[in-house]
Amino acid sequence: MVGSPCCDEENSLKKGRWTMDEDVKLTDYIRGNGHGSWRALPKLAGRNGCGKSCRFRWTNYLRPDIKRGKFSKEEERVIINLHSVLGNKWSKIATHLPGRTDNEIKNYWNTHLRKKLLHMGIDPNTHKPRPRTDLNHLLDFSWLLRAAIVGNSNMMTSPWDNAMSLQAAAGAAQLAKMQLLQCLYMMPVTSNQPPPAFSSAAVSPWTSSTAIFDAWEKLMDDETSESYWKD
DNA sequence: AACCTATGCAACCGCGTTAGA
DNA sequence: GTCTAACGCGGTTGCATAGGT
Repeated sequence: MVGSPCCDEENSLKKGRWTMDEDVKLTDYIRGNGHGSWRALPKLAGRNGCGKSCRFRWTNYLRPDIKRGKFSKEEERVIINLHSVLGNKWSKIATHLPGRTDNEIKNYWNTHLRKKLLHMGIDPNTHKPRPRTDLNHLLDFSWLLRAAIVGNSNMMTSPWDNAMSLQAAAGAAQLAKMQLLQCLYMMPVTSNQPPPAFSSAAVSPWTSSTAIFDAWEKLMDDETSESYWKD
């Protein structure tokens, strides 16, 4: 199948960010006339650009029912849950989140949620615990070990040593919690019991990346959590 | 203050699907 | 049934900006 030729034949194709003026023109036109044919729309709406671009701008930013702003915890949970069931079907996922567009969800997933799951030790593609092949946890442990040694020794004389041992204790507790969560998470996954069937409407209880996400959110629901993600 | 790097988000591109001639 | 134009989706790119050096 040949890809859409769209309006590439036009050398004067307008690309790049939309200006306020162009947004107003496009919005006014669609409100007054409907979009009709997207291909014909650019000239009619006053932007000498691609119909695809107009459609994209309208469906993702100008539509009146678009909800802008930060995703709520509940929305995050829904996205993770649906992603574990549907995969990268962003438009399908978007139908469960009124006011959110597939593009917005996709971007949010790639920039925030993926990282969160990786930090939790969950593979964002399979939603299963991933084997830790990276060395970060070893670095974590070596740092904690060193700090713990300092903390337990009688040589802890400086305020720095004291602060470090306190941080180490907090870090060790956090790591222990993570490991506990991962163990709990892995138990049903690694058992011989087959996962129960589930309908697409009712999200599976076996999509437990959301369960661990919930537990994680509870644990990390303090001011340190925000900085933790930004390493 | 200037430069570099990382991050987030808006936008584009290519391909599959659909509808209609 | 076939062909083609148009639409819609998902992956990717590129720009703006914040933060770090």
